[in-house]
Amino acid sequence: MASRQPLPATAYAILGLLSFGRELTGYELKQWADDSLRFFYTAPAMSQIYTELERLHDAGLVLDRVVQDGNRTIRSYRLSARGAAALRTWAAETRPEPPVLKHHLALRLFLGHLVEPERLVEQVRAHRTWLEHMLTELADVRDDLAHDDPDTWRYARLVAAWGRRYYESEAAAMDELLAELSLLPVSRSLENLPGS
Amino acid sequence: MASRQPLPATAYAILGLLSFGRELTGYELKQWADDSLRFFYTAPAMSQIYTELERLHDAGLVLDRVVQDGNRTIRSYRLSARGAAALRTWAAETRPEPPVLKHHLALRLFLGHLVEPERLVEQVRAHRTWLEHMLTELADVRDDLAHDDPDTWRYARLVAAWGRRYYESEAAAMDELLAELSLLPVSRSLENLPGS
DNA sequence: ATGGGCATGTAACGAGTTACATGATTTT
DNA sequence: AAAATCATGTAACTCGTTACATGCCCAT
Repeated sequence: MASRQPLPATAYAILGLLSFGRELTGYELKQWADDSLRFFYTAPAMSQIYTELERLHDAGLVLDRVVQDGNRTIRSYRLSARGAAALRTWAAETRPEPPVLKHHLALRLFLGHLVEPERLVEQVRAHRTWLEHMLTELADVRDDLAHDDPDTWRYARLVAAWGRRYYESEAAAMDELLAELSLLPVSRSLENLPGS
Repeated sequence: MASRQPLPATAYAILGLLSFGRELTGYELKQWADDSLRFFYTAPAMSQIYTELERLHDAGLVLDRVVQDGNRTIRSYRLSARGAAALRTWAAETRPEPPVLKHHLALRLFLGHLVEPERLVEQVRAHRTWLEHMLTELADVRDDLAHDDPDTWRYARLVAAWGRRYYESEAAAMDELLAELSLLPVSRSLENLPGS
């Protein structure tokens, strides 16, 4: 029990996963986060999930059930009534913050004058490959969602569709970038830095 | 002097800004970060810029110059030869990490069953408005870049072009999302949560 | 019997934030 | 005279990570 203070976004993400109605262990939550949140939100580390679950439990927003499975202890969590209320209030009444983007490749591009153009091209291509990888994994998710209850996973499917567009657009942007980079005249700015 | 250990990405971002050759104060770096990094990388807080500058100075990667301007002290920083070398090594030899995305709106969409559809639509629309705002600000940046030395800002212009596509694609995705949301049958899942 | 997956947790740490505190200079 | 901008910095804190530590269960 206690503290109505605003929780970290990750706490709401975990409550959100629990709002699908299943009773889950920390381990299972981590797996699910890796299969869903990962694509549009960072999947929290295992240890943070446990930390967050404890906090949520202390606040009375989740209920736990301790199962003595032979010799080891397994704790499963489910949403409490208060947790569901807090979650709904959060979802309805707080406005989503703007997305947080740390685009390391864009930073490299911004600082393109630091490397030979071929290096940059390599890095853009590597990023492109990564995007393709994400797209195939997303496709797997979409396949799974197609098999399951259409009502429950309605919004998950919308996010998956959004994600597909998102990553595809990024991949197309990388292709355009590669075209633009190939047109760039040889830079002389490498020599303008201190120490050369 | 000291420590060849890997610096946080933000330190390299600051070194990167200094690699454009100007001598800058912490305050000026913050302003510039807000006008550039902001669009593809989080602009660090003022206090962190000072922290990072001190770290970089201790490591001998930047040189400072203390100007006694009347009564107050102003510290300007410029890249040292070692800093330039460290920066170039980083840019050429370490591969950029995948982008970090925390898309709060996507999380809300994923948890769409928690709110009335109209709420969701409002939030998507608000996000769309924010994207438009970012686009107009980016357009201002592009105008500025068009006036300045084309050689120096070559890569900055590429990033700005990338950013424009990025935010435009997001805006288009929001429009598609709104269309899809309007087709969605009324959900009954609001009633399936604990406590209702 | 060994390796991988299931399962839980702690400790140390680091990046980055907000809030606080101060004061000069410039513009209105 | 007041407000905005320039300018620097500290303190407290929190989110979140990696590394560590443990041990069960199941398949090969």
